[in-house]
Amino acid sequence: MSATLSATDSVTDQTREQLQDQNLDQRSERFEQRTPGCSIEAALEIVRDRWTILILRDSFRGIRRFDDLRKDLEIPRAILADRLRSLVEHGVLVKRQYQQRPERFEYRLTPMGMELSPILVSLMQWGDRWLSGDEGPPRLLVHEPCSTEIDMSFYCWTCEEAFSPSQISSRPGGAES
Amino acid sequence: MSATLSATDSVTDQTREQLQDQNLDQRSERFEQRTPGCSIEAALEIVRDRWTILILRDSFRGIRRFDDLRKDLEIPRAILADRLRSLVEHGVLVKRQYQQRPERFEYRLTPMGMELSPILVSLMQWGDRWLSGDEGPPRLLVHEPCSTEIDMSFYCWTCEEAFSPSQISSRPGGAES
DNA sequence: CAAGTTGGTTCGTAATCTGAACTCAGCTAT
DNA sequence: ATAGCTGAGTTCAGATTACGAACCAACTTG
Repeated sequence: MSATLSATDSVTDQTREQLQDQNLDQRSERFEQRTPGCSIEAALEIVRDRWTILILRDSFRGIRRFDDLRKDLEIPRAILADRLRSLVEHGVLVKRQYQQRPERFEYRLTPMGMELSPILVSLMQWGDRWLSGDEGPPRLLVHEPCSTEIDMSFYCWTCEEAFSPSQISSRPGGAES
Repeated sequence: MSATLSATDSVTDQTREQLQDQNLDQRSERFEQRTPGCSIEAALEIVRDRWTILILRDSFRGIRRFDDLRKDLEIPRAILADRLRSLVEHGVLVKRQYQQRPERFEYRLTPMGMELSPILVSLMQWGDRWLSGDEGPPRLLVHEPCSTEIDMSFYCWTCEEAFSPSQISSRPGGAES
């Protein structure tokens, strides 16, 4: 209730299975052949633009219906419809009927969608740090059970220390479990 | 050398001071008045689109020159020029002359820019997990000194445990140190 | 002095976005 | 029963952006 980036219970196990299949299909249709081997590029194909990200932000906030999204974001209807379609096709959201007779639908995050949260959180924290005025960040995120503030800096479990982005390096990865 | 998301030494202390001022100016000019109180929206004003993010990815990889960026991304010149201008204006990159007579410039990440890395890393890890084929992620990121793989899941220092996005909640924040 | 490199700008066209109006199904109050 | 409302879209014309190709400028190299 008090949550802005809230719990948003996800999706049933039935739909979860459907999603797995769906994802596999799309991988072969849209990616496998033309992904240039960069996961950032692949992710950007789905997280397309500003509107898409704002829709996802609202989804995390618990806004689920077409008209609520439209009002909150002041997004043109056509674009909202298009982005929702795209997110559903990619398996990030599911379209669910929440009442029949007037048929009405809502859009919910799938597990795949829920896992986009680190992207939103790091966008928010960067904005907090570098763009918020002198009164500090507009909202802060906490671990619900204990109210500890979340920070997304890098931590190494081997060295047991936080480290800066300059200590990141990369290696090819191809075969794994 | 082996690094893709590499060390990329940032910027001198002189320029660092200039940047601080620069940022303050822009905050008052462009944001303070019209930021709708959401740091995600504010961040998206700078991290505008696909191209911007790909330019940043390449910057982390150590690609610094106009033509190298253009060749690597296959981005139209006009757009590259525009995005670089915008990133410099916002203080994410600095334009530095690396030789005079032919005047030549390079674009480097500022500290503000370096701190965008969690966004890129979480985009990459989401792509790795949900979009990479059966041979697994194309590349993986490690903590350079010890080669431990990086993962960006949430961890609570009070509860001493990792937790899922569903346990995130938010509180208003306004006055702080 | 011709060609090449780097870092752009300037076009005309193509694709996208946008806001306003329209649809359609069912509900609600008179 | 009919006028009006709600939710979830679609359609369409005009404004913005994106794109690719050509051009420019300042030097360097052959």
